[in-house]
Amino acid sequence: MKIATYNVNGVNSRLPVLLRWLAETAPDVACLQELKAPQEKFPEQAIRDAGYDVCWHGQKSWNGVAMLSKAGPIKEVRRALPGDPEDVNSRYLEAEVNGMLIGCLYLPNGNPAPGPKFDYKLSWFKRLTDHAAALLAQQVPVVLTGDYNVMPAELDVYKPERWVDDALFRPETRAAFHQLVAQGWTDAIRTLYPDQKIYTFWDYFRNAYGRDAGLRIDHFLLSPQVAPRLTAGGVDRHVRGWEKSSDHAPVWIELKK
DNA sequence: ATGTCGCGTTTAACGCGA
Repeated sequence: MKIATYNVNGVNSRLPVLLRWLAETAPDVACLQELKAPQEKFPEQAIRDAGYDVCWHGQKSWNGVAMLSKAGPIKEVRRALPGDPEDVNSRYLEAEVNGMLIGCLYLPNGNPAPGPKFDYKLSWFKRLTDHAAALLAQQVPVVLTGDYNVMPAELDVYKPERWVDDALFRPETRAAFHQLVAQGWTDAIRTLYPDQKIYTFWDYFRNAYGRDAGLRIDHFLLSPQVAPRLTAGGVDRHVRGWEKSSDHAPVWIELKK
């Protein structure tokens, strides 16, 4: 079973690229972030015509997450993280697919830091960590994937010294990620490639992709009931080079039965 | 400080978020 995550940065602008990538790589499940589309403007029919069941939580202008599956129907479990009913941002979608619990998340960027946006990032992180602990306690197969907006280590940044004050790399942010993983999750891509430079995002600015000035911020966390099934994973980095590409590339893992 | 996208509306010699 192949599961992918892709921050599309605008699902309607990205539709030709998204459909081309789905046809080329055929993930069983695809988690999308940054739809940037209201609920009623999601391209449902085009996704279904491509052979996928789909569930999405849109929002005007910003955020928005979706889950696509051709491995069986999607049974939605929740469309928000618990812990703050006031938080109306569409950043989390959780569903059961083919006997597995999958969380699709878009963690806040948090810049500029410090400031209220960074506080929101850390409080969202805390809610994610609390919810993740509850999921682990269920002792079932869980995959938490999406755009975490965190580079967990220096190896995940093309020039770490330039990023130490950024919300994606500040000590508080890295500590929050490590605290989450330390609950018992497996960072799938880093586990497969312990020493390699692997990026999932290249800024639109300054020819970042051409210079390979990238960041690793899209991640898969696997519960202990899934981790032993991990056989492969990678980044479809060539997709970042396509015309009208997102600033992220799709990332994927393969799980054996 | 800068650059480039996508979205929204003020339809731009724009504003915001990323």
